[in-house]
Amino acid sequence: MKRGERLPRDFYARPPAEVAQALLGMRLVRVLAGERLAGRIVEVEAYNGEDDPASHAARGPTPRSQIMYGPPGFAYVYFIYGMHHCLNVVTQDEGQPSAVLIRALEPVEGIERMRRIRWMRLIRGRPDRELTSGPGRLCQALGITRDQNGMDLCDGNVLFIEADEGVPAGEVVVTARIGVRGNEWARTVPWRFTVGQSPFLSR
DNA sequence: CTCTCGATGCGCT
DNA sequence: GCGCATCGAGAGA
Repeated sequence: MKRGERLPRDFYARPPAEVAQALLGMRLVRVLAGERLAGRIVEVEAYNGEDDPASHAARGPTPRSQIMYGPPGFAYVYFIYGMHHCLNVVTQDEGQPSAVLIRALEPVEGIERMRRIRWMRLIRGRPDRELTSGPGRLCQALGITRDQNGMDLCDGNVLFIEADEGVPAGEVVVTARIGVRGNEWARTVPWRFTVGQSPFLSR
């Protein structure tokens, strides 16, 4: 897998924690009105199957979680708190509902456009580190909404992930997931992976 | 910097 | 009707 090549479906056909860690350092690309908006993935979380109380698949298949039950390499975008979107990539084989939530990016391409999308209605003067440092923020910066739900990341020219320099294992920091409300296990399982030194992490 | 709180729409019981 | 894989404003230190 060379730099700039699109990640193949095989990449996603693994357990979500494994895919999550492997996604660090890869480049998420969104083509909006012909322009590439892209960032280096620096924070992700794994959500694994019906046994994970924090997963949207925890109570079996529903219209919303259906996409998680499908084949790997597809986008799962959901709407939350009445105003934000979150982007996931579906992992593992069909029938095994799991996904990786993209939580933060380091902006790389189309930064000026991201600033305009994020802050056209807000008071100016916010630092670039707030551009894509959070699941809702990055979706807004890249113009990702439910319109992108179900898109095939392995075949299409709107939303995809390219191979890039990975992250050395020594730079990866593993913690509990952020913002999950479930039981003790769900709140403490170490399924959040970050590039430790990055100033572009959430919270 | 830290903490608290309200916004706001929808998926699901 | 309840609760949510969040964000930004505002207050205080």
